[in-house]
Amino acid sequence: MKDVAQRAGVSPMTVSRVVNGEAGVMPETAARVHRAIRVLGYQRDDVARQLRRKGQISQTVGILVDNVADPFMAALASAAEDVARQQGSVVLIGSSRDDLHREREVVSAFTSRRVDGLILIPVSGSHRFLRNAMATGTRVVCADRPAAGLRTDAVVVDNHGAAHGAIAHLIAHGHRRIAYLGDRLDISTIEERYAGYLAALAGAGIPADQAIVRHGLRLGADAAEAVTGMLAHPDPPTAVLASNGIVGLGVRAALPPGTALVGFDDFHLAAQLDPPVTVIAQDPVAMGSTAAHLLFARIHGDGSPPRTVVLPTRLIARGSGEIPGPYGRQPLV
Amino acid sequence: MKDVAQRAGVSPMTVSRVVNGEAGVMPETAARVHRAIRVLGYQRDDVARQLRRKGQISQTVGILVDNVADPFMAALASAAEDVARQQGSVVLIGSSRDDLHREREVVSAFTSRRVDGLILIPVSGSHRFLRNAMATGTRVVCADRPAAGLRTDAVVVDNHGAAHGAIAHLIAHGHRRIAYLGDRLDISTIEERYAGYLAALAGAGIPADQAIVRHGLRLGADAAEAVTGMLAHPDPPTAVLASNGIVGLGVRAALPPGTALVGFDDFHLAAQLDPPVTVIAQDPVAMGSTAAHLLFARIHGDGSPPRTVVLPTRLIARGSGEIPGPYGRQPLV
DNA sequence: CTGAAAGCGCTAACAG
DNA sequence: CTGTTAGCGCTTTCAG
Repeated sequence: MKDVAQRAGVSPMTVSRVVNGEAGVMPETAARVHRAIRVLGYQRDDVARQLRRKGQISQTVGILVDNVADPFMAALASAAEDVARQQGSVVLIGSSRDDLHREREVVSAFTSRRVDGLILIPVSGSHRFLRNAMATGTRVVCADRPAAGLRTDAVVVDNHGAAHGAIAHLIAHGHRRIAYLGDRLDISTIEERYAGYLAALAGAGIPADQAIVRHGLRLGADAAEAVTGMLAHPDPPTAVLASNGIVGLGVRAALPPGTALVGFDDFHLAAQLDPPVTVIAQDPVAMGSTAAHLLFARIHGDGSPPRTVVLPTRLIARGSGEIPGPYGRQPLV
Repeated sequence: MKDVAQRAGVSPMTVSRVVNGEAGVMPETAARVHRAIRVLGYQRDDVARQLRRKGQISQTVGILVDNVADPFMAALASAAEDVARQQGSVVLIGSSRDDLHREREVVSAFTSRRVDGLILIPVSGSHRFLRNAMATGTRVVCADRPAAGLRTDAVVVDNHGAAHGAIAHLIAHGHRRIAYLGDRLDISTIEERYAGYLAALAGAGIPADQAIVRHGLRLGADAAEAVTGMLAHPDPPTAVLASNGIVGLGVRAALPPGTALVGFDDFHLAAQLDPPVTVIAQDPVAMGSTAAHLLFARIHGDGSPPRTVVLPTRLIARGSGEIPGPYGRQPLV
């Protein structure tokens, strides 16, 4: 910058003004500065800039997902990145891999770089450690699920209601023996979905049977094995609810035709399988962009109490969830 | 930091040493400092640190993909992020959306934040503008395709050979009338694939016919429409090569059974469709981690001439590419 | 409209 | 083993 100033015959302060497009520099002076910048290939150093401009925003936000490679998270992150770009900010990204310790490390690496805010898909466990960062001005918005032990904005869906609706849908199509196959119950979204499953059964007067309930499924293969085991039961399920995408795919691969299936999370080609798969779809793009908009509102000074935005889900009936059960069509509960 | 020093009864320099885990501080002094850090909730300011430590690495790298939401790119970025984390670096991510202007903006936002290096999926067009950044120490590694006008490390696949192999495969299964459906020809990987297609036909003495060649397909629907048009031709193709994943999916949706299909890029559920889809698979995880390893080698001082790493592709025969053609089984060309 | 002085929080280099 | 001094590149503040 000093070099540019010298070459343009002005002070560094004038260069600064030109670089940042501030008003009140004579057009001719500005032109001289621009020329010097071009010749010398000067680029503003945002690290030094940030240091001096204390309290101002750094135009950097962090996104912490559990796994960037997961299509849902990738879509969410991409939507958030779009908003950030519109706002002139860049995005630091990290994967927690469902590990609180790792999440904490990444958050710390982000905050020490003075991010203005964080979009967080929180893993399970207490997030008290974020209090410090929030107290010192880092804004936090949670997506997909709220962070335990922390009051923040959050963008979620009604998991309980969505699961309840899916079970009601299966009951209406004549099923009463409905299995639940699920991921780890300590993930709050999964817990809510399971609770919705139980509530819907209870509401219809159908007893829950642990023989056709499985938790902790992480891999498609595990889910396939679990459902195969259930089908060997003397009183096998005629329909299955899968708690999320991975489990749904695993179940589908092992499911004989004639058994109904509704799964959480839509996926590419769901409509092209045989039978086409009925799913409860979320909108990751809406989730990411909503979270980002909330975050930037906070960064720009919104000091209202934390909000929770509940995004809608859609039951997309494609066939697998409409396979008739043994009790015939029922009125919707 | 001054506050911590005061509270621990030491100088800021000692705090710095403790914070950075440098040797040569009395354990007892260090303990006092640690206590003060905990009480005050102090966290190192990496912005100030970076400013002072000029010439040292910032432990920040940038990844620029065309679209984070694309599963191939998401897998690549995720693998690169893993490597970065092992190296103690954080990752800035951005999407170019195939727009050179936007790519340039994002690169500039990254370099002004002093990234140590960049993993780049370059869009088409000249990348001379990166010369400056490279001259001032920013390392650049390209993935998927090289950057025009720039000598950098690159991690690619043999697109020409892979397309050639796919066509040879179709010819060996009795096809001679083979259509090509492709994305924009100005994308270098796509151009290479098309060249491989032409070369394989020429090698087998089959004339290329522009009536069954289409370029510039960006959407699945466009690809579907294009292939439908070709099938209405008086001499319709008996087999199709799709230049990439999107095109392949579009083609598949519109293709009558009996027409063979080989597509670039593997996808989830390819094996579960009917017929299962034969693809030329790349390994995005290997590409991302190889690119990251090359990048960090450069960051750590590797000054050898730029290298291009060619990763293997695999033709995964699942059925759609083995549908027999009218000429019966042929020896492989 | 432009410039001079000071300092953001940290660490390199050098003393003790 | 610990401290002092200086300065990274920029911008805030105040003066012309």
